[in-house]
Amino acid sequence: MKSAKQKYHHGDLRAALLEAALAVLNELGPQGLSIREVARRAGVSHTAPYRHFADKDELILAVVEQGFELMQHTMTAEQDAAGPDPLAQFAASGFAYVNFALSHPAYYRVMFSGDLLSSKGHVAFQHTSSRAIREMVTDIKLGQEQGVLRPGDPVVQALTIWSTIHGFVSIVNDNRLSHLVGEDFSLDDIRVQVLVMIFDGLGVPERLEK
Amino acid sequence: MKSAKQKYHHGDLRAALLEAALAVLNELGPQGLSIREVARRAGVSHTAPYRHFADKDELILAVVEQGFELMQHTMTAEQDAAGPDPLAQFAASGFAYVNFALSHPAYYRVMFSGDLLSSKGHVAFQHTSSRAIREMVTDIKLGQEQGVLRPGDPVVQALTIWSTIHGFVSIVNDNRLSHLVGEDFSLDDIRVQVLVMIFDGLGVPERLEK
DNA sequence: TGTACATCAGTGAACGCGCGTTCACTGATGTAC
DNA sequence: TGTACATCAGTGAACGCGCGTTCACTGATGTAC
Repeated sequence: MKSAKQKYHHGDLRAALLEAALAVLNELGPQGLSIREVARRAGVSHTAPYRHFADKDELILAVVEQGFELMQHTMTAEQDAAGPDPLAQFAASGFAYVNFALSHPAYYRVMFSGDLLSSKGHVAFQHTSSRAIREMVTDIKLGQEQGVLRPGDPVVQALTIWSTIHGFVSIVNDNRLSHLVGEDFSLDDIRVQVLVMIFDGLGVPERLEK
Repeated sequence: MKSAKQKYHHGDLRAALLEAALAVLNELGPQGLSIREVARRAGVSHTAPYRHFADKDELILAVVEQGFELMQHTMTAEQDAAGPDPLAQFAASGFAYVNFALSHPAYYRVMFSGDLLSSKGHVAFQHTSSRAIREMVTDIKLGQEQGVLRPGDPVVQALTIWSTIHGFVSIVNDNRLSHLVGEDFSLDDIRVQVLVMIFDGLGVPERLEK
């Protein structure tokens, strides 16, 4: 943890604060994300963060930005590891999206809902997340151009796919799944089946087994 | 407003508080929902609500309960008004769901995410929302039994449909739609198209025009 | 290499804020006679 | 119908809390000579 990266007093407090923020989100949820709590976790005084972030909005925006970077990084990695088949790449990327969201529920929520931010911060938030989301939707459009999806308005198709995936992870993260399937379910099974359903519904050949 | 319902000092403060809570949610969002703010809107002192709710959790739970009642009421009404065709009823109910969510974004969010509640309150929340959600999913299962949906695991189908609808309204309510379709879109058009997409994907005959 | 100095990351006291909740109260209403 | 009383919905002062943010500071580090 306290590796060779230490350069000054603390070392790299900015990175440490973002790491602490992630821990806070995982343990306390979005409501628990405060400058004072993050500073506490990082082991510094509650005013230290102001050396690195002008205000709370800036801290949250940095968290969001880092979240999208991490998410896109893992999606790209999985996509590259999936081999040359465009459909397999598409599926791998989708799985990575779902896995990320299910692994970091509060992180995902802050990234996509932009709660917590003041109205001033919301402007910057729209900018940051807009770019990231459009990049992800590019994947879907790519799949459409390659002819793996049934014909139809590509925007509507992309929106439908994204809606289903986003809705699915939101339902799971809000503990709503048990209302539908009882307690003794396998999240892995359900996840695969829902993704297969999406692909089927869009007219993709039933090649997705994995 | 201040109709014949007035019975005592205020009349029906409990109902007035729930009404005020709805207004707060619409104007300030979930973060702005506090006992003090609700009391302010209702024109009473900030301790008056404690005559009707033991604590903040109870107030929120009452809001959630009222929200589900209102939602189910409108869904049932639209369903009944749709005539005898089961598919038309199914579609009408789905449209009502979407319309409710888009009309009351913060209301919908509190109902389905259960933010704001303490961990103690979450237990009661799961119970309240679980019943309501299962009733709504019954509609989907009904559609399946009537053979309007393609064969397949009904739970997975229900989950896919609900995921898509829930994801769609969440994306719209979080102002994420403009990232995909630009600013000059018709929400009505998009909404219809996405719902049609769901029905198409599930193998329902293309009878849905409305 | 050693010393003097400048820089600036992090400190800790202090501020005002809105919050949830308590508690003794008061005064409008319902009820018994 | 009129009066005395009990009830209890709503009041307002008070509490402790964690928060975001400011400000003068301090002391570890980097640098110039």
